[in-house]
Amino acid sequence: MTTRYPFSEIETKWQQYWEDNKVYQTDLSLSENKLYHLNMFIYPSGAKLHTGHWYHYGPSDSWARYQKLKGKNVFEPMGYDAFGLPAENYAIKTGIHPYDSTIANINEIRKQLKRMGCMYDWDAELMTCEPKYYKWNQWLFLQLYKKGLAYRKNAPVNWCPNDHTVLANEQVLSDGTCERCGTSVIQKNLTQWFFKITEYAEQLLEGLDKITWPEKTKLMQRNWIGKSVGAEVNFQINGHNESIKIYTTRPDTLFGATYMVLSPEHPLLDKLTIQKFKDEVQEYRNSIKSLTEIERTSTVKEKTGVNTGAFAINPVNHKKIPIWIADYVLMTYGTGAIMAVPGQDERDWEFAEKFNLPIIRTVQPPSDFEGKAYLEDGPAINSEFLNGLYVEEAKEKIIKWLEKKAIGKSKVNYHLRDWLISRQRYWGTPIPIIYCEKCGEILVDEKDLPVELPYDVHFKPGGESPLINHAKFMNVKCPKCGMDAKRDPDTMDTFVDSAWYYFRFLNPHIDSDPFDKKLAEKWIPVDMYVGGAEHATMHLLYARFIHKFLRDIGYTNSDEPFSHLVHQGTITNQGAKMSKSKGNVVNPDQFIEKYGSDVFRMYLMFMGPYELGGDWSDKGIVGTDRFVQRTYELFNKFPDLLNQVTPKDVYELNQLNENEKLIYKKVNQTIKKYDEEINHFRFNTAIAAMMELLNEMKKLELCSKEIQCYSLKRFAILLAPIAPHLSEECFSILRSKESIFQKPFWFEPDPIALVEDLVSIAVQVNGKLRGTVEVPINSSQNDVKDLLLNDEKIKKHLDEKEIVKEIYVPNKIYNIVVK
RNA sequence: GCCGAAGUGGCGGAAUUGGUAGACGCGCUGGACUCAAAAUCCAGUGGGGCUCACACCUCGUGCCGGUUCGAGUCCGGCCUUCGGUACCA
Repeated sequence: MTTRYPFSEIETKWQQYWEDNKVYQTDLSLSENKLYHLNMFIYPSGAKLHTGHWYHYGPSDSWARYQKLKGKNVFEPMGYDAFGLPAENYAIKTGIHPYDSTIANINEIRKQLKRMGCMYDWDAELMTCEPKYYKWNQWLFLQLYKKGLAYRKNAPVNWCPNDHTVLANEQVLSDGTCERCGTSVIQKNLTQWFFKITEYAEQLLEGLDKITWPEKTKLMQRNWIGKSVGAEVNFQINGHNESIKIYTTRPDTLFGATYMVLSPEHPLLDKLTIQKFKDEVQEYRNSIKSLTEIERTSTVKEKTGVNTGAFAINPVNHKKIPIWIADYVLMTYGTGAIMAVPGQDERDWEFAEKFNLPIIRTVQPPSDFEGKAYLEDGPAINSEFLNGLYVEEAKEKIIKWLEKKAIGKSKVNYHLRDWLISRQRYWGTPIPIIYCEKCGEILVDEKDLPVELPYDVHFKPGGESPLINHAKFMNVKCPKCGMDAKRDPDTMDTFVDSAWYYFRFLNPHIDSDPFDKKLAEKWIPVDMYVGGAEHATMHLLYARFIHKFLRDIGYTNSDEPFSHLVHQGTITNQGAKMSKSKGNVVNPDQFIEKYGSDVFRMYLMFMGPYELGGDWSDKGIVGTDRFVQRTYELFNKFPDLLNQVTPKDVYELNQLNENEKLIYKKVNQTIKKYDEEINHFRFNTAIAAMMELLNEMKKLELCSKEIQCYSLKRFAILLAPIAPHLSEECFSILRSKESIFQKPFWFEPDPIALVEDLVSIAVQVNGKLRGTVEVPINSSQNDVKDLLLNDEKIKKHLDEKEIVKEIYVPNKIYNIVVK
């Protein structure tokens, strides 16, 4: 018998061949057929590659290889998202410098990646912790600053007491914990750097219509941006010259506004609170302070609030309405003040009920309506000139009225907040700002970039950025006046690094620009981007924002960074997400050693739909191993064929014997099926089709050499994307002189072979299957009927019954309805 | 609470626009090979009934109902699981 497939030797051999011959080096000057295939790069957080990484990168590479075979000039780079907290926390614990541990990890990961056998262009490798990379983060910061899109402000921010740093809103989970470490986040007032992503809110929303992304992801971004259309209305305060501006999406309900609520942080509060209410107001404000944002905004919490004693004037009917404060009104959205319309708003209804405030309905609910606040459409009531109008018409009319009287105007709001980018940590990009007592906040000059991150710092548990205590780094001369000044001790969020890295891959060594603009013109946008769904509202939103900004300053001609996006599913272990801290990480190395990289890759692809992921189990891996063994055996039975025969591209079916015909058809059917499946990332069904073909190949010994060669050539090519090493070996067993990927090619199926001449038609009586009949394809109804009436099994169900109706779907089904 | 996705054999999972449910693989059962085992190969494998057997009957895609000649697929109402979100006026 043949020996087992010596995967270790063969995989090493081909990896060496690919590297020696630079098979996967992309010629970026040829952009005609370009396909930029990008995977979200690796975050080398201390752990090595685990099964989840494999699940992401392996199948994704198979898709890229398939595209290469189909004639695309594929660029598939890989790099390292090398800055970040884990390396620094590791340093605090062990004393090993983040730079050293990160480089060591990267070296290990690179080895593992090479063993996977992906077609990465290693000349394009990059890591974000190198000065030649992060220099351009600083450059980006300067450009944003110059356009007024990077600014510093004092604001309540999310602070993680464990990581000792602030977090962007997106990095706080819905249960109020830190996205990275799971600690409960608290609120602090701090002065921090922000990027003005809100400036692009509308464009970020509109751009979603132009890209082919999972609908789910686009919906998450839409919700995160959270556009709402409404109006701002000014309410005069009784007895003051001041007025309060409120925001509402329901200006049509103005006549139902029976009180007003301000955020406890509202700036006018001190001024308008009536003396005898002041103590209570102050007490309430103090009680709010100790609450976290999460506690304050919990929907299960009962409404609280206090009266200010002041009154506002409802501008439509000049009624005096009381002004309250309540923590459910947030200073950070809209104007920090609302008109309360309990008749049409559940929260306001709840509040009004609790504090005995008046309720007026201004939309007529249907007669059978039993709820409290009515939010649906209906005719306006109790609203004078709006009465009878439905919501949309009423809105239009009242806004016109408000604008004419200069009391209000239509207004659009977004939930999206500006991106908080400063971090009180060491292992990141230094912020290129100098503070001078005389000149204030000064930008580092572009020619002085990069502001290098010093190596010799001390890591102490307990918090402050190590940079603060690094005198040599901190103390500089002001670039403007030359006086003593200090650097900004903070570093940037690592999402800044990943917001533009796809540009840099095109030439990671360029020194004159952040990236090669000429190449970017041809190669950007990324054609296919593959990565985890957890980045839906963070990385994927930031990258789109930075892309649009780069476009606006003339650095790219495209609107969106990633035209197609696919999310691989998550591989869990016993239901839990794999993580080093949980200790449930499945190490792929043991499987590579036992079965080889092709088997492991194929198994991951065969497990189920790529977008779904699933719980890890190695139970089925022997199945793909058997497939690989049998394939290797098969090719070894027919060595040297390419030297012996030259098969034709197409064969006439009637010149083939029965076995040849069956094989020929199956080969071509498989090409078609496989092509469709893999093109849509349906690797599991593509592999199933290959397995079916392999089963059929048993008949190969009964075929001519030409058909043998014809079939095996095609089999090897189909194998190439999903088991690249095995495929190369199989092709060389046939005595091919070159690597498949050196001169990529693909076979189109012979359309004649795809047509079946006989079809089996399901015969139903009253919708129940009672038999099948074999007929030539496209048989007429009468022919089929003649046949089935001669079928004993079927006839039995028709005896002594009256046929009421017959349905015939050609080549599929014949249903007879009887009484 | 709201938004989104998904529930199919012992297991992972297949099923164009409604048209033969369970492809492919794992596991299991039986057989071949072997001194024996492993590996490999061949055959069978949704549940229940009936039969010596072939056949046949019947029930089956989370639950209840509907549309249809025909529903895993469409519609209405639930249940469960998983993601996202959290009083955004």
